[in-house]
Amino acid sequence: MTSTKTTGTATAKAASGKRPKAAETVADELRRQIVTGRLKPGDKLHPENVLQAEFAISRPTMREALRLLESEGLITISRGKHGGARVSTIDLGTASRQVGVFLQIAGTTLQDVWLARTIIEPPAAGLLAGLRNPAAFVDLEANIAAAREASQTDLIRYADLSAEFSMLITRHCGNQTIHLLASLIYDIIRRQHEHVTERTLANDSVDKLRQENIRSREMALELMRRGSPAAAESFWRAHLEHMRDLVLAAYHAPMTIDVLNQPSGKLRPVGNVKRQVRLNVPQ
Amino acid sequence: MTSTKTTGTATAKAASGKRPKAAETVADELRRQIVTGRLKPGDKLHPENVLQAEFAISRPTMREALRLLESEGLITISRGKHGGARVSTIDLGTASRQVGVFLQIAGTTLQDVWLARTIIEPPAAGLLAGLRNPAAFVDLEANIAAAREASQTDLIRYADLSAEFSMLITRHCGNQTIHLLASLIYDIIRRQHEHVTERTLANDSVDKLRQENIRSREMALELMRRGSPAAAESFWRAHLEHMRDLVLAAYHAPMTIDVLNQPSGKLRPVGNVKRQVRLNVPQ
DNA sequence: GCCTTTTTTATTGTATAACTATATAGCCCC
DNA sequence: GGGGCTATATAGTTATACAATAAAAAAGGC
Repeated sequence: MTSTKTTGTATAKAASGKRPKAAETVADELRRQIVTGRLKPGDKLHPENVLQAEFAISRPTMREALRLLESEGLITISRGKHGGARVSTIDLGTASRQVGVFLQIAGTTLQDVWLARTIIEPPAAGLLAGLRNPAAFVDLEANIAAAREASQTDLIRYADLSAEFSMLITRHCGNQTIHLLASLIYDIIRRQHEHVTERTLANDSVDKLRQENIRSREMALELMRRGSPAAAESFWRAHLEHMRDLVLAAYHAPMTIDVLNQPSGKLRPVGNVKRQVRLNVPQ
Repeated sequence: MTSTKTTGTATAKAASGKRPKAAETVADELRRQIVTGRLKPGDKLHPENVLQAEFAISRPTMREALRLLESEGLITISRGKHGGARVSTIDLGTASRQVGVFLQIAGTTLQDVWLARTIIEPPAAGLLAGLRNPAAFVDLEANIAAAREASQTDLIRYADLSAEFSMLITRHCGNQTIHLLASLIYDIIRRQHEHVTERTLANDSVDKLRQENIRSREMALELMRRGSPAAAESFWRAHLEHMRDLVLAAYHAPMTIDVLNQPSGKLRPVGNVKRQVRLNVPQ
């Protein structure tokens, strides 16, 4: 591909006086091609040796560049005969981890993050109510139905659906930025609550709470259907604040978030994480 | 479907069945030490050759790990006799760039980002009004005074101060998460407007607008001082929406953001960027 | 002929060793 | 004591070799 070494798109650090490193320059160029759509998800990049030649750099340096893009979630690399680097579909896992790292360094508490959630999500419900988008209401209704079903049969699935409801709201609210920010926050909260929800899942006394939650979602949906932004927003805010207080009551002291040292085992994904960000790629 | 996310301290990819790569494993370990405070900002890491030996890996692999941490903004590397890797002070430039990349891939428009800003920032003003934090009011007042001064002498500085006012609000609102999200958004907006503001700066007809803006900030500060969260919030929302409409009027068609192809030269920082995130590092 | 196993092969992962560039420190000369 | 040279520690880059992996292709057994 283009071996044009545009230094103009250099990284922040590179721009601020430092001599840009070869690996970063190359990563910048490839990133530009991905972001501008010149390389699309699924596209296979050339093998390392070809890329080396195109950019006229050595293999270790080329590999540093690829590792950077891989860590940003822009490409995935696999070994074997038909392996290599492919442009991956969008997934904000890496972005949320990065934001989480910042919050953790700043000593942010779980309370803090939850408060942010109760600030961001309700306006999204209001926006959605103003849109009157039938497709969104269908999705939300289906989610509620599935959640009611799962609340009696599969509590893990119920928890997933419960989480998905919020993401559906922000996803359909018509504002991608809000959706992304809400997803970042929710991702962090989810990682903290993982073990807690696992415990409370078995507790029968919370069944009443589940039914109450389902009713709240129905009510929220009803308000949005009716096209009452203000009502939908304030109702959803009240609901989230209620939930927040219940959840946070489990912790005696302020709990600083920890995005790295997670409970052993793999993290159960919430719904289809990749669908959390709607792609409006303008090609 | 299930894009299994981070497990333990391993990176996303490493967790999802793939064999973790040595460089990522090492980067994870160092990242953990930084995030948990075992390594503090300013601390010097061992030279590459020592780190190699400690982690028992080869130099190219060690360098991949360091490059990852460098790209995340966690360390800075310098050459020369007393060079090496140092833990850098917190700076969300890299996080905001990463988020920007996602938004750009999703084809997000500048309008979209501005709408998000008008949703997030006003509640912060409301929170601040409820806090009655004298120190915050002092900062805000000083900012307004400086801005009034600069509006007659140094328009570049005026623009910086104007931006800083918003960041001061979110920074003092008592919620670090909101502050971080607002900073991310503002960073993206700033990069888009860079050239536009440069143009309009010279235009004398906008001087009236500047004075009007200063009065709005005074009014907002007054409402916050008075301890009227609702009034402060709605006033600041109205102000931001007004600003947004004025700014967006400059573009005829929806403008998709572009975080990579920046106008040539270095990006002028807004205020002291590093101070945008208040550090409450425990201990 | 079809299924299983082995071999081949393209590709990434890691290691070793050398050489280059750069910034600091210290010395020397004046 | 100050300015310039040199030494040195450090990262930046290259070249090359070999190991690990996964898929395809070939071989073998029934």
